[in-house]
Amino acid sequence: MKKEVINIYDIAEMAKVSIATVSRVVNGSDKVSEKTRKKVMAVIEEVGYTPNVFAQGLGLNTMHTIGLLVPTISDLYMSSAVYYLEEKLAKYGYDCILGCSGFELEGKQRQTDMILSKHVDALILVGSTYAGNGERVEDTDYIREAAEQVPVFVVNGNVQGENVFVTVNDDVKAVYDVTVQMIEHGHERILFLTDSQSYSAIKKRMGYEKALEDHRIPFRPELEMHVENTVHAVRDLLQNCNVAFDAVIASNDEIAVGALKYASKKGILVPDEIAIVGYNNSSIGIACEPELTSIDNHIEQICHETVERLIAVIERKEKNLEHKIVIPCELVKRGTTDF
Amino acid sequence: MKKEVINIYDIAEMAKVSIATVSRVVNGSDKVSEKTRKKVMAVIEEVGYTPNVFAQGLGLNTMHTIGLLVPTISDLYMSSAVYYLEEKLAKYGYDCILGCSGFELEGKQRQTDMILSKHVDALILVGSTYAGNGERVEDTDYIREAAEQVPVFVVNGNVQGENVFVTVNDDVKAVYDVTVQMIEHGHERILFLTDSQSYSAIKKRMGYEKALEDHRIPFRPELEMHVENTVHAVRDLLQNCNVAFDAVIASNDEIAVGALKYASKKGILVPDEIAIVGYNNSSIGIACEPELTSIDNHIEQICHETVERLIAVIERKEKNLEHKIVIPCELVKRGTTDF
DNA sequence: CCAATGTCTGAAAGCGCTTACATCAATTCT
DNA sequence: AGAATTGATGTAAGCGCTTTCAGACATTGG
Repeated sequence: MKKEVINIYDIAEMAKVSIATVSRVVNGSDKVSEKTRKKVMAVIEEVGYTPNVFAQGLGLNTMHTIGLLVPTISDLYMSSAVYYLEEKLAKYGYDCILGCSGFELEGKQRQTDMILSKHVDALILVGSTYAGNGERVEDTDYIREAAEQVPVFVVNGNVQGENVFVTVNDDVKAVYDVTVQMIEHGHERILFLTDSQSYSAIKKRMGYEKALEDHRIPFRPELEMHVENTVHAVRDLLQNCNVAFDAVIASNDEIAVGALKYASKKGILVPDEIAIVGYNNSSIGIACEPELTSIDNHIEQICHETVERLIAVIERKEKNLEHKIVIPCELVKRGTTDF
Repeated sequence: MKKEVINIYDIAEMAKVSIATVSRVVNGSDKVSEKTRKKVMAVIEEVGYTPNVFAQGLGLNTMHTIGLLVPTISDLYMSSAVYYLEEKLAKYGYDCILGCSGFELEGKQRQTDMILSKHVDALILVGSTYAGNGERVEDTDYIREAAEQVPVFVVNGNVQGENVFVTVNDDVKAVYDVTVQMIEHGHERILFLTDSQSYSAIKKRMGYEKALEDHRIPFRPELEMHVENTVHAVRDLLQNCNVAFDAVIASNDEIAVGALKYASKKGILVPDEIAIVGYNNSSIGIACEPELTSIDNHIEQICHETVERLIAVIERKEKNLEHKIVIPCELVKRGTTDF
């Protein structure tokens, strides 16, 4: 609770220069002679001066801070995304203001405003924008509005607009490929489980349906199920729903484990009788037995790409970079598949 | 990228009052007549004015923001702590600046400085301060230094100091109790697995050793193992180390699942031949088979307590509140124990 | 040797807000 | 009724920094 804050005037006085010069030194302006720069720096180091961010902000209208908006941070996918984003931003000297918005539009808008009011240099939105192909369509205007103030970077979401840049997985292809593999290994009744109408989920479904179509497997609507995102909910649902299937593709690993639990409870052999593939390759897939085959979405790479582009935009003012980048997924084979 | 920012002067002009009055209205000062308040509010609503946080900050030296410092956010315990803290702080209108410091002292100090330079209203540190009982002792001076500037709230860490407030679990008791239960159910060779010398880990060990002592079970050093914090590492270690045991207490669920994997690979029956208890009651405990008995540390309650105290200190300026609060744990019985 | 050019540095005007202090009108008290 | 009190509002001085502009000085060319 000390008060004796040391400011730019103190430094100026001690270094026998004007505050303008101190400011120039601090900001690395090139119009300072090496001699005075050294002198000022010495004083700064000695007394441990840090410029007041508010005063800086008042002038520059920025604080070297990035807004990070996620629907929740309590699931494995989101928490690792935040982990990697934070880590990579920190390397460039940026702090994160974190906001958990929930999955509803209203919360997202509110949190976006809150974060924008903090004058962040950019906004990163992770996931959860709903797709628009006849199903639930989410209003993304608030994102474009935000983009009028700062560049917006979207991870695995479906938004277009000036000043908004997205990085997404190639979910269609990932699921297409694995579905094809299942079909080629003789699976015909492939259960497809998703927990939401998120952009990713819809892309996954497209891959699934396309693969069936390309292999002339009739599409059965009862095999495309919408489930709650917990292990037990999935297990119980499958137990009560009475559909026959010989393979499962899940939109995340929790759901896949739910299917696995169902199988083991019913005494169904995995992968011999049922093959199961999860998504995200998260740590939960290691806990079960057999261990889960899962599609790795390379979240670290996505975060890396996102941050690199962010830096390119806000520091190097690069114009004309791709508005959308696609990162491939990779099937990590473990014990729940026989291929 | 608009420029036309609207400020307090615009509002004052439109409402035909002085900027002081606008400021008073915005800050809810009581020295404004109801009539002018209404008038000013109307204008503010109409044009959607938000005060510039930097200018506010310059005057008040605060930005309604809390610094949240965690060693990592990529494990289940930390991410749920951050989740709950963020949620509860948001309810009071506070934003979070997130920093992941890593487990090393240097990173913690650096991140602490970075966050403090943002003039947060308070700092919350989660876990990871090392205990000081002959083992590794972590320097916590940087925390006390930080506490000279803002109140510091520590979750499950071991720090004392003026202006620092800690909320911890009763880990000693939790492990003591479960160890006693194991002993009473005939287990004698209880393996105790920890991943670190964290404050919590050391408290857990104390509970374990005390229970043995109270029941005159000889303490065997080979049963107290230090392991890497991944499922496979634990499984492999147990496979190679050749100690006999009939129960396991792990300092988190990942480790416990590792032990479970070991057992199932060896064909050892759980819980009949080996009882296993994890810690944190995290979602991974649901994925395995049988499902994991785990000690729930009531992380949400801890976060709640922490935020309540934080608000009490920074808003109500409450003095003389307890510097340390202890939250009890609870054993959640599932399939890996026979009691 | 003087003008022209270039290099550094300092003075001062904000940036948008809070707040102590001054002011003025409306009450209340004696 | 006049003095004293209270309440509502305005005035203006910062808060600590950036940055424009102009001035001081050194360097160069004719």
